[in-house]
Amino acid sequence: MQNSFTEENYLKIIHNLSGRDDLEVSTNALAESTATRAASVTDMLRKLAEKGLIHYKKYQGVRLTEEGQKVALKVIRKHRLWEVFLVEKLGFGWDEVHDIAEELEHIPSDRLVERLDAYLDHPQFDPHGDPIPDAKGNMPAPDYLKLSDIPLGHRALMMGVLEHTPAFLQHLDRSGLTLGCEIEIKEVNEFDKSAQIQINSQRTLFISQEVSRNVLVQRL
Amino acid sequence: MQNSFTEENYLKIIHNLSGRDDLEVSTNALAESTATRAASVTDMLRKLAEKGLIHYKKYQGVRLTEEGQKVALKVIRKHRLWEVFLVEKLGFGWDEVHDIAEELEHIPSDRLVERLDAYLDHPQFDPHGDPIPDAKGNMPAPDYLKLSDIPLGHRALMMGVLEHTPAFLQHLDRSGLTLGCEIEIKEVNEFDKSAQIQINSQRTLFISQEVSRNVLVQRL
DNA sequence: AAAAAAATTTAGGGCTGTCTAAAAATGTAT
DNA sequence: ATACATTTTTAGACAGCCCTAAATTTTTTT
Repeated sequence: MQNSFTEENYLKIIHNLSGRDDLEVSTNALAESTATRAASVTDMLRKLAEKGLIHYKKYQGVRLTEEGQKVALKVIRKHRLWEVFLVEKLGFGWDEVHDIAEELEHIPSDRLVERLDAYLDHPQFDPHGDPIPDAKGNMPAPDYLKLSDIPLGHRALMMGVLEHTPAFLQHLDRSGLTLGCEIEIKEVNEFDKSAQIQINSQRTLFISQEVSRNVLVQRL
Repeated sequence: MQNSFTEENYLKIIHNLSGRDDLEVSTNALAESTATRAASVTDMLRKLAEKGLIHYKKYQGVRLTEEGQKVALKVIRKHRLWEVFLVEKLGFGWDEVHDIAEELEHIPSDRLVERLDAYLDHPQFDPHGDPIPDAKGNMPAPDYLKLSDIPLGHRALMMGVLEHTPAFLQHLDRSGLTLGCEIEIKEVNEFDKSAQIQINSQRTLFISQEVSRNVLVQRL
């Protein structure tokens, strides 16, 4: 039996919300992420449980089964590959691709995904730095730090973002913060944790804590 | 108001069935093409008529309105552009792309379509030789002939196909009949209209009338 | 530990797009 | 022109996915 567009979305969102530690996901969290009401979520959870895609006991939150995990990772793989395509081949900005990939991720053909992957040269990361699961569902879990955790005076490479909204990504663009850039922490203001940083040993920039908590880096 | 996946399919199919002369399309023909029952078609027709996308009077068949035509051509444009992408960029065979394009054609973003079109260098024809409508909905109506209408001894260029089934396209592949090849009619058998033809002034080939009636050519 | 608050589920319903069975309209043939 | 056949529409129903309102369970507070 095929999973519907909607079912795939639930599985993907459950995966994203349960994080690396496979935490239980609450009905309300799902209602928020799916932009539906809690009652609707309950209906869907019953259905996904019947299909063996999630572990679900009433009032107790959900976790993906192995099978559900597989489906979720496949959807995430497709989403991220399409994002690479949109940015690398069609020239979209990283702030423009999420909604389109949200549609493309549900196109079913396995052969399509594998050919797209090959066409893109088997990318490991999407345009936001998120890792792309391979065809077997293995996804590396990079141990990046938040920029806000880098101590004063130290340097780091920008590897990803936690926040994916167009507004945030556009703000990074305007600030010159792009994946791969080198960042040195020049100064941190105690009262609001805003910081002065230097990018690629060139221009310096003030950023709020809100920004530095949503930028992922690797220490140098 | 957005048109659903299903509505778009009906409009596309009505367009294809009504042909260049804008003939009326019957409920039964639609039921066959959509693989649903006539009763379901009637429901949908009422809905499309209410939206102003088709002209519909009970028991009288349907035609697209100008608005419906626009929507249909947009879907056809997307379908054919995606087919070009799948063949030219991802290396699919022309016999493999129909079903995948059937899904991709409903991805909504206008910007996506226009960027895809540019990325593919504004192709005029899809991998089966069908013309691709431009962004404004203009579609050239090439006046190709059927190969079966080319007289004995004359030559023609293969420009398209009428039949799009994988089986037929694979048969053409095995026969060496590809778009752009030059065909000369060497012999026609009266009793079954099968023919002997020569391809690119090289090898000769026997083809049935079934084949020659489904191959589109331009006389030389 | 009882009361209040929050989270979750159930009950009942709507909309879309499908179905079957039956009725109505149209077309065809004698 | 009447009877038969075909096409199309109506009536009534159902599954998927969503909703609101009310009931229930769990969690938090006092």
